[in-house]
Amino acid sequence: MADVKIQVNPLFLREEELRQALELLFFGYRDFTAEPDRLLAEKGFGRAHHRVIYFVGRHPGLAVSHLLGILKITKQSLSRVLGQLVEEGYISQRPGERDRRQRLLELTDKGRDLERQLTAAQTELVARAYRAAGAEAVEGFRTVLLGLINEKDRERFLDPGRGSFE
Amino acid sequence: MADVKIQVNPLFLREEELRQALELLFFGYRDFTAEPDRLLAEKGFGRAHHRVIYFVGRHPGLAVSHLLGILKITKQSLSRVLGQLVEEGYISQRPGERDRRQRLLELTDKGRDLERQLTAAQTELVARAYRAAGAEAVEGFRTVLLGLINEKDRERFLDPGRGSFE
DNA sequence: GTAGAAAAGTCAACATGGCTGACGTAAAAA
DNA sequence: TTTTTACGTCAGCCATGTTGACTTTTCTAC
Repeated sequence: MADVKIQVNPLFLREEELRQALELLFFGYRDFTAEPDRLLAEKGFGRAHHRVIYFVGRHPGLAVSHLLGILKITKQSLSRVLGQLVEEGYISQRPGERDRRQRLLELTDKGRDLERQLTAAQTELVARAYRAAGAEAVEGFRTVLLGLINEKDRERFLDPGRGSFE
Repeated sequence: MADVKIQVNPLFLREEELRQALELLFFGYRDFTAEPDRLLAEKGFGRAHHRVIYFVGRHPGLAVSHLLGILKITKQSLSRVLGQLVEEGYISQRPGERDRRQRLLELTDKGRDLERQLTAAQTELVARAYRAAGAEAVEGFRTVLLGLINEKDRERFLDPGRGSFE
């Protein structure tokens, strides 16, 4: 009976709370990508290049099909961006040993440089937010975000042992 | 002295932890927008239309310049999208009372319908993640995301009383 | 009351980065 | 040997961002 008071208009609160989450994600993501976007624009690149550079840096020797799986875009879309990065010497390709049809991707020194710049801009922002929020909040942040991710990709975070993308 | 042990390779852990955050944000945001994107595509709209519909729904009577401030895009970009939404009867315009130069924006019934569909898709995803994570994690999620947002916009979340965008 | 600033809109041109569809080549797998 | 797979390419379309220039209406300050 005493509980009833606490439940005053729970639908409104829930709705507000959830809408706030949508906005936090919108504004948060917008600002999260703002600084890399500026750095990339200087080099004539866009956000698509960033994603490629990031994941190739994170998984050296990544095959093209794996990268397509991560990004969930078409190979034609990827090829435009990847082609530029290879041409301009940010990414190198070599045939796979076990499967020579594959072109395994790696960052060159130049690519690694750019990757570090871009990642630094974002990690610094996140590090500030993490420090300000505290360890417990960080855990909560990770838990909730993980819950937004589709199950298949989620596994890679829960089981970081096998970092592969099929 | 005893602290030293705890600090074994703190740089590596920090780097990994921060990179994980970048990826959580990337995958989380990607999946967060996936369902609305599909709904919108059916109507020939895109994510830009979603943002306009969302913020007009959230702030009925919003002026165009305020919307531009929220979205941080040019008025030419907005005008294309907004023009379609007005033309197709999702959004209505009326002159401001105090300032008749303004065109205050509001959702029509049709617009409200679509807004509800889109928001429902996202709030359901977030609600699932919130339920699975628990109240404490939700607080942490909000705190960290808030920390990613630039100070000016952040105020609007901390002080929800005045929901205006100058 | 007039000058200037502000709110909104418009036209034009361009870039990025998604998409589909069709087709080609080399290598692996059946 | 046939079929499938990994990768690439050409061509064209669409959505959504940009800059720059210009107009109209209305408000504000002097």
